[in-house]
Amino acid sequence: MQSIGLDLTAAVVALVDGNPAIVAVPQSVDAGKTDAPDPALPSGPFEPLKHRTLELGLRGFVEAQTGFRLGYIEQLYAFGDRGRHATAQTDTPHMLSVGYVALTRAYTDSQPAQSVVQPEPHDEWSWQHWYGFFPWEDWRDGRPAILEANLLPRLRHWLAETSGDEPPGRTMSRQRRAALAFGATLSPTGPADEAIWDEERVLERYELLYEAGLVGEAWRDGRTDRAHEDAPLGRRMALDHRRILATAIARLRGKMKYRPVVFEMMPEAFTLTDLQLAVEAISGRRLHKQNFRRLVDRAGLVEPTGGTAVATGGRPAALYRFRREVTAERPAAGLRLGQSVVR
Amino acid sequence: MQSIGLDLTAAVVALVDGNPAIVAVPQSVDAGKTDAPDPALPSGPFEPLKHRTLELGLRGFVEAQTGFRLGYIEQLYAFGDRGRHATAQTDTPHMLSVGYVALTRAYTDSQPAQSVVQPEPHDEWSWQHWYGFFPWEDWRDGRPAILEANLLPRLRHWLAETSGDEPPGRTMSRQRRAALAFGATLSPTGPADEAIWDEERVLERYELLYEAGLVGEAWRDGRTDRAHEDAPLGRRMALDHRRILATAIARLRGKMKYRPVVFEMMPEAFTLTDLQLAVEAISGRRLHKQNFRRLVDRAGLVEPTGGTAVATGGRPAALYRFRREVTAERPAAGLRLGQSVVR
DNA sequence: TCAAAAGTGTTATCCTTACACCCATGT
DNA sequence: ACATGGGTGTAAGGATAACACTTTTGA
Repeated sequence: MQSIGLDLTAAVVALVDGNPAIVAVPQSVDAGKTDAPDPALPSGPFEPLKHRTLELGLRGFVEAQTGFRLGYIEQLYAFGDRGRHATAQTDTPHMLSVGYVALTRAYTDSQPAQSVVQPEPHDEWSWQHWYGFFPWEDWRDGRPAILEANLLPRLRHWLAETSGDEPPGRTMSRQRRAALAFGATLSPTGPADEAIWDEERVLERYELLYEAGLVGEAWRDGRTDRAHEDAPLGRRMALDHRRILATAIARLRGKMKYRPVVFEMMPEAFTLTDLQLAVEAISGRRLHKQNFRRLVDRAGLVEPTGGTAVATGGRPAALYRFRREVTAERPAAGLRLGQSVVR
Repeated sequence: MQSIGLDLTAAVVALVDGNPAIVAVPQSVDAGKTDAPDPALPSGPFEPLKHRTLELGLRGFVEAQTGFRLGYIEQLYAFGDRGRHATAQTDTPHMLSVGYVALTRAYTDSQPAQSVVQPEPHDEWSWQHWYGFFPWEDWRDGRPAILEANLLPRLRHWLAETSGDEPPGRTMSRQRRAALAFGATLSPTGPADEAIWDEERVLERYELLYEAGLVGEAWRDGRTDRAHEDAPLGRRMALDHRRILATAIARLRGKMKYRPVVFEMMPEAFTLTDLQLAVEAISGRRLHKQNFRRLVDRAGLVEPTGGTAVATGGRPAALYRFRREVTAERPAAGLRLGQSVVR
């Protein structure tokens, strides 16, 4: 039996100044490259003799590398494609990585430090807004300009150029997959391919861009020619970490709708607007204020603390806290964002 | 860096005579035990030099061991708890397993063989109804008798006996977890803990029974005393395979509601009653005929073939086929089993 | 007094839920 | 004719979606 190495990797997510952000560390040294180091997620090799479980191993790495003692953790996926993980030049020994998403609270200027376990600066780490890595995923200010101006034209060009030499074993054509993922007409001829932008298809979109050679990782991994090297889409990350982050975003956006996970990132007390901004930040969409509030209170997710927030230019808002009981009460307590809620 | 072994394991699911069944093979030989061999899922060690991806490795194992050439495959989880995978006596080298669920069609007496890829009897394998491993999960004939007669009393007994010595690091008490998982009052004192049976919590239920030492794997793994050895709940499986199967059932029951996965197990043409029986078999619940039909056609999941089925004692039913287009049309095309559909 | 943000109210429409009833076939 | 399972219709209630409007603060 062959033995393999296994990396445990975590996307540690918090809200920093109203934006979702992840903990980034400098790329692990063993890569030994001369290029500027790509930001990496906290990770490390699983050692069965040292770590009792995968999760405990992961918690250990994150605490050692950043000082964070994690709370909510969820396994995402075991990634094993050789070509994607190993770089072309180094024949790395580890071929497999198990990705996790962790949710936490972050200390920011607008949030009091109380009840936030702020890690000691044990090692170098920093918050990085996740939309820096996925600019096309942030629809809070409307459809991102990058789509029409840059991403979609290049994607269309690639589809047209490579139509015909599809890799086998796929159920759908590239054309169709792309139209579905980006909610846009992508065939030069095709008319009514019109679909909607599904904010949960983060991974599908990233994988297509990787296939098309439009993200930095593609040519770094030696997958495609360097034609697009001068204009990569979004910031690059080490190894397959951007793929893990894409999976984390997709999972969070979906899970939020049927489990009350947002509250893992909220302070003890918050206003309904804070909560809405948090949900908007994660889902990347703007929501409808009135209907959002109705949704939240009908779901019984929060209860008033009695206090009010200091006003930030208008009428002071009532403070609420998460009702922990809902987890037991309802089978599916989350923020079902229907048509009425999404603007 | 330490190296580890990795097992790829698949729960290959089909409908056999109206019941969900999995492909079972004899337990892999290397266990070398004298006991009667437990049924196992097809699996094998991942070898990075031989297999290009995890999924391709898995497909290889399944085809070699059973002859099945798989279609739909989905990764479930990477299981790594040491104590659970390794048995007490053998210090097995593989500590990690990645579980998958695969859906396929089965040839049965009532289904014509056409369009069913029936594997050659390449090696020994057999269909095993999954409710043999999880008798408490089949609610099609009402609440299973085993719950009140056997399972719940023993679970209550265990909760009462061990209350106080909870393992740390849990968010919820055992009491609460059990009440939530089994939808029943479990505290001897407690009153209104009454919840509903959530058919998706298959894994939570199995894990609790494992903790309580009520399933055969628990004492085989040396986890609990052999007090309950004479009366295990459900059939035992090799290694952690029953846990993987529990995960597969849970995932299927959930996924069915927002993606049209049932059709992977249906023949080309089927009646609406066939479809309903299939959904009932997977979800383990009886459904409401009229509303189920309305649900299916409003969702646009099927279209009539024009043909009719041979009558089985009543009016002949119209035949339908799956409308593959829905995958592209709707973001969430599945059988949202609301209150009206579940009886 | 005015801008800014919080918070409340209302209405049409569609979907959910729970019924009852009719239809086509084999024996 | 009648049992058996297939198939249709409809009405009440609740959730969804899209409005407009009032209230409370700071500057």
